[in-house]
Amino acid sequence: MARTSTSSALDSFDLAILDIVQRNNATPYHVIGESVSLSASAVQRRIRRMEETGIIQSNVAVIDPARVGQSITLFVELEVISETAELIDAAKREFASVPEVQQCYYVTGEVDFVLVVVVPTMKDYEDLTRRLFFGNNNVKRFRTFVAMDRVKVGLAVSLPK
Amino acid sequence: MARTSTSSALDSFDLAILDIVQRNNATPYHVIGESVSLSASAVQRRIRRMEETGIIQSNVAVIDPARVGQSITLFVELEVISETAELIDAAKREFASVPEVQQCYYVTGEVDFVLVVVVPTMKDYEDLTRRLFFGNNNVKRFRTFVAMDRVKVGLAVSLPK
DNA sequence: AATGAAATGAGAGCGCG
DNA sequence: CGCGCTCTCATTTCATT
Repeated sequence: MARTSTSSALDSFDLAILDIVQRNNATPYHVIGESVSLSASAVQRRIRRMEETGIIQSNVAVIDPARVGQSITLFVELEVISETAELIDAAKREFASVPEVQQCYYVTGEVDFVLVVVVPTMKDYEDLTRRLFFGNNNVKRFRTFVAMDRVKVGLAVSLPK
Repeated sequence: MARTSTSSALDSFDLAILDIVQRNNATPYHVIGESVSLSASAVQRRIRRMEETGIIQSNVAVIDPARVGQSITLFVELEVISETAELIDAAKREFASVPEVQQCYYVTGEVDFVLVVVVPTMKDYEDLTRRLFFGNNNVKRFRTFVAMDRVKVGLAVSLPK
């Protein structure tokens, strides 16, 4: 696919649009248009462009995990033994491929990875640790925190005005 | 509006639908219908019901923070001094109210809170720590990890079959 | 009671000025 | 970028199991 040569810089209209759709992407274009003082077509074009260029990564429904029996959220910090590029990439791919792993970040500091995991029961988490951590001989150590309260959960970003 | 007395239990159709919309909620109903062997009308009704009952919490666009100038993602673990209910609730409310705090979990274990923070620059983070942590005399200690790679980011839940 | 099929209406998608 | 058209898709209605 051809990548445009434009720097895909966002103007204040784009930011205003993002601010709306990151909270509710079912908002009709003409309503967004009123809000940002633009026509519905313009809004549509901008959104499409931002989807194509990857600024908007996806459009998803947010599900309440507790209501589908997936009530346990866990935080895992883990250290690896060897940090060669190949092993790190392998770890990234492995973690990313596991559905229970909702989020995975590669970080600097005392640990190497931070994961957010959601499972139905502790037994499932136990099984997961066995497969993912004990079964991986590049994992030095990991530490788990159990979420008692998901105080704030979202991917919304605070946008510059 | 009359609330049904049903416990709003999800059947396998609902779960199959959720599995699709939590990845892409722009999928046309008739396409979902083909996938789960249901008509578009049935799909539409089920989704509406799940939205009304809160199983689907929201419909959002996922934005790449790096592309909107919020290029730094950070993890913060923090311990509080006093864990009285009032102080914990106050902390929850404070963290949740900050736009830069994307996620906040109250957890068991060696720390009390885990935060995911997204900011434009380290200077902004510095300011945030000053306001939020140093300015809060119930914060005992906090530890920060800087994300070098957002390997996987999502809120999708692994659904039971 | 919930479903599928067909009719209606709103909104997205494009080409035009 | 805004205006208008066309057409897809969401929504409602209704007969059916």
